[in-house]
This record gives sequence, structure tokens and C-alpha cells, in this order.
Amino acid sequence: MTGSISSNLYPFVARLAAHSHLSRDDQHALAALPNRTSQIAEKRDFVRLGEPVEHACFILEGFAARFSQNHAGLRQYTAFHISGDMADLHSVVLPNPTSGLQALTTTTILMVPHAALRELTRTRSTVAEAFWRECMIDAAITAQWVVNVGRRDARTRMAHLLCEMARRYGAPQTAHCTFVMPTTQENLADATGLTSVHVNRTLKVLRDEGVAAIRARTVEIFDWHRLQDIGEFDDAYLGPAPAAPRHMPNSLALA
Amino acid sequence: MTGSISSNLYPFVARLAAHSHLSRDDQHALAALPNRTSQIAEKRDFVRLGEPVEHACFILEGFAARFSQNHAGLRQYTAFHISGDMADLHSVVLPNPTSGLQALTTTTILMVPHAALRELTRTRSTVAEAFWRECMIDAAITAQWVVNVGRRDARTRMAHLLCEMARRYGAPQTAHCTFVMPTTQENLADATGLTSVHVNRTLKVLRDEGVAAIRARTVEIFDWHRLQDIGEFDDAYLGPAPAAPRHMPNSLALA
DNA sequence: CGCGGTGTTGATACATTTCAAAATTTGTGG
DNA sequence: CCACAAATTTTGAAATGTATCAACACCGCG
Repeated sequence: MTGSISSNLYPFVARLAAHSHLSRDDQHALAALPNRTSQIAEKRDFVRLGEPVEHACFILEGFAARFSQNHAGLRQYTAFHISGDMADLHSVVLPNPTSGLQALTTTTILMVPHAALRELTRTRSTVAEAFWRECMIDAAITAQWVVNVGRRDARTRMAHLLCEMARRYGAPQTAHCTFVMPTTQENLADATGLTSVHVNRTLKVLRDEGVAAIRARTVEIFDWHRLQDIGEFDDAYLGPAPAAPRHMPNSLALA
Repeated sequence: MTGSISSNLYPFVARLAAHSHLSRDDQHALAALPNRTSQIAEKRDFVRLGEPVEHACFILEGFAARFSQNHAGLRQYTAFHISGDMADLHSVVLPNPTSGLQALTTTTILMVPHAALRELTRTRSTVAEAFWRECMIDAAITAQWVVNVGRRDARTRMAHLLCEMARRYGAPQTAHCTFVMPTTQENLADATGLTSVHVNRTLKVLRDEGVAAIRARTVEIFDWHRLQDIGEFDDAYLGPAPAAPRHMPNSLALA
């Protein structure tokens, strides 16, 4: 691909460009951001409460969860983050974490210095706006999680979560689809505010109904329409679906 | 007050300045933002799903709630908003609402055109950053609501909510304190994911324990320390407490 | 004075939790 | 490639927190 740029930042530039208009110039400035990658072992927290950070963590590969916990030590996840998510972008404006970030599988993160990000936002208002917008989409998802946990029963909750993750993973929204999601039932419990035992029973119901099943870290949706129905799922809050999620868009290629 | 400026925007400039460093120049630019006020009647929705907006709504006076609803029509609030909150600031970057905004009492809002706000963020990166930061504090609160609804029992949930609102209202964090919060028990139910009947019983428990009571739209906290304890409340996520919440800070006075 | 919205209380039903044990899968070192 | 240990999933029975349904009390307000 003659003239195209290559950078660790690429998936994140693509993500931003999917939601905000960015000039080629903006995109190159983003792709040129200093960064280093880091491997996080399964189950390790890589952002901790009370430990201010000076770089933002993006998820290059793997699966992470944002979490808080109650006094009894029970965790409640407030977000799942997958490849391409700028999980920690908001730390640019709030460097003091109010929730932690944990790798649920071995995860490769990209660490980008706040200083460089802030320099970009200072000089490029369009980039600043794109960052802000990206964070607000995350916030919209969090708000949906409140609804999910607050006003839906276990079956509906699970269905909604599966729908959300299917959409975010870019799984084809066809009647039948499949995607890899490396969560344990305990992780799903911490995301839905249920116990892992009840997650198990709930999954069994969905499986027995022939709607969806999880086997070997793979979600298989047998009947997308019905799952969507059960989960009361409307994907509007997720923003526009990525057109070609895993490939380099033309806008980044230098003609 | 010779030389000081006066503007409907004032409380919001103060709020922003409490969390972000803004030059006097920035503050004046903010205060000069075009705006018009509007009275919203009790129970009216003033931001509705599927109706794109081109101005942001700030709460000048009154009480509002952000909400979504499940398929059965049950509402779940995802935020309460009080005087001084820029309830809708994020609409600048996401003009298509994914949740609604409802006035719970007669509420006076300030409507500020997106165009003007965007013009400010284009020319003043410090203001853009302040807006972004403000939105992220709201998002941190939403994340806490997920934890509240997901991993705490009714009594703990109510206690946490009362603590949060006390702090946000700027009620003195002394053993005994009082603040006006015009919510019905049904509103509290929609915020905590409980039924109004159970909210009633839960409040009775807190009352009988001598911890807190609500009478005539006034929250009375008898034992702040114990309420904080019960609610597992740590106010870090709310950002720095406003120093002198309801008065004009020196930084806005023109020497 | 009566009426609608709100708060209160009781009885019962039910979804989810808790506790416990067994089955299964996954990972690891020999 | 097997054997074993650890983690995860599965299932059952009993306990419990919250919802549901229903009636009544209260209060502000026209």
C-alpha cells in the first residue's frame, strides 16, 4: 500500500475518524504520537486507585475491565474494553483514577504520554473535540449499564450485554453470528451485578431457548433478532457502527 | 461590586473554574456566551430521545434527572442534576440524545447554542479542556451509580445517594446537616433501581436508626459519619469540593 | 371540601443469593 | 502425552432481599 502510514496508533486513529471528522493532517499527527507498548498479564490491574497516571492506556490487543468495588470487596465492572478502545483516554483530563483497570486476559496496551496528548489538543481543536466525543460515547455506554443493572432482570441483562459486545466486536448482525470474548462467568457476574452462580443459570436459560451460548470463550448467537428482543437492545448509544472495523481506511492512505 | 461582570453564565463559569485553570480572559469569554433562559414545568421532559438538539441545557435553578427506560416503561435515572450543573454539555459533541432529561420540579434552564460553544472550544483550548473535564466528572458519577445499583443493597444504596447529593449540594459535612432536595420517593426509586415501596421501607430503616430522614422535601442527616459508613461513601470521584459554592469568586472580579 | 399525588403499611410471591458439592475444563510439570 | 492441580462451570436446596398487590393515611391545593 504505497504511501500509507504505519503506526501502533493506527487502530485508534481509525476509531476516532469513525466518529469525528479529522483532516489527514490531524490523523498523521495522531499516528505520530510517542508511545510504548506493554504486555499486561492476565488478572493484573494496570491502573490502580490512588495512583495518578501520566500516560493514557489504549487497548491494542486483549480484554480489560474498568472496575470499582464495594466495601465487601465485591467488584463491579463499569466497562469492558476490547482492542481499539481508548480505555483510559479520560485520564488526560482526570489523571487521578477513580476506578481501576484490570486485564482479564493477557493484554497488550499502548501507553501514550499525557503531555503529548495535551500538546495535540492544545494545537488541534478538532482532535480535542474527537477525544472529548470518544469519551462521551464511553459515558453513554456506562449510562446504559446503569439501566441494565438497575431495571432489567438477569436474562434481559445478559442478553443486552451480549448484544452490546457483539456490536462492539463488529460481529455481523446476521441471524447467526459468533465472536470470541474471553470472559469467565465470574467476569460476566461482575459486569451484570449478579452472582456467578446466577450467571450460569441465566446462560443456561438462553442456551436452552436456543438464543445464544458461550463455549470455550466464544459467544455464539443463534438468533440475533430474538436476543436483541430479549435484551431490549437498541444500538443507537454506541454511535455509528464501524464500516470496515479491522482494515485500513482510505482516509489514512496518502494517495 | 465594581468591575465585576454579571451574567447568567456566572454559576457555570465558577463551576468550571473550580475544576480547571481558566484565565480571566477565558472566564469572560464564557460569561459572554449567548444564552436564553427557559422555565420547564414539573415533570416535563426538556430533552427527548431522537430529537437532536443544537443548544446545551444548563441548570440554573431547580432539579432535573437524566433517564432511560426499559421496555416495560420503567424509568431508570442515570443522573440527578442540580443548580450549577451543565447537565447537557456533552450534547456539543453528541447532539443526538441517547437519554432524556426531565425536570422533577419547576426548573429554570439556560440554553446555550452549540455553535457558540464550539466556537469557544475552537479558539480556546483551555476552555475545551475544561468542558471535557467537566463531562468526565459527570461520567465518574455515572460509573459510581453502576456500582451503587449493581453491588449494594437497598440501605447502602440510599445512604450512598444521600451522601452524594449532600456533597454536591455543598451541605456542610458536619455530624448534622440539612439540605433541600425536592425528590419524591418514586424519584429515588428510579435513581436507585428499587421500587418506591421499598424506598419507603429503606428510608424508614435509616430514620429508625437515627441516621437520616427526609421530610417535606428536606433531607436531614443526623449522623453524617455513620451515613457515610453505611453508604461506603468516598467523595473522591466528585472532584474537589467547591470552596465557596454559592458566591462570586475573586477570580471573576475585575480588580 | 374533596381530590390527586404522595407516603405508609401488611401479606404474599418471586428472583436472586448463599452455601455446598460435584463435574468439567484448563493449565502445567514430569 | 500423561497426571495432577487449579480454575471454572454446573447443579441442588435453602435462605433472603426485594417486588408485587392492595389498602389506607396524609397533605397540599383548587
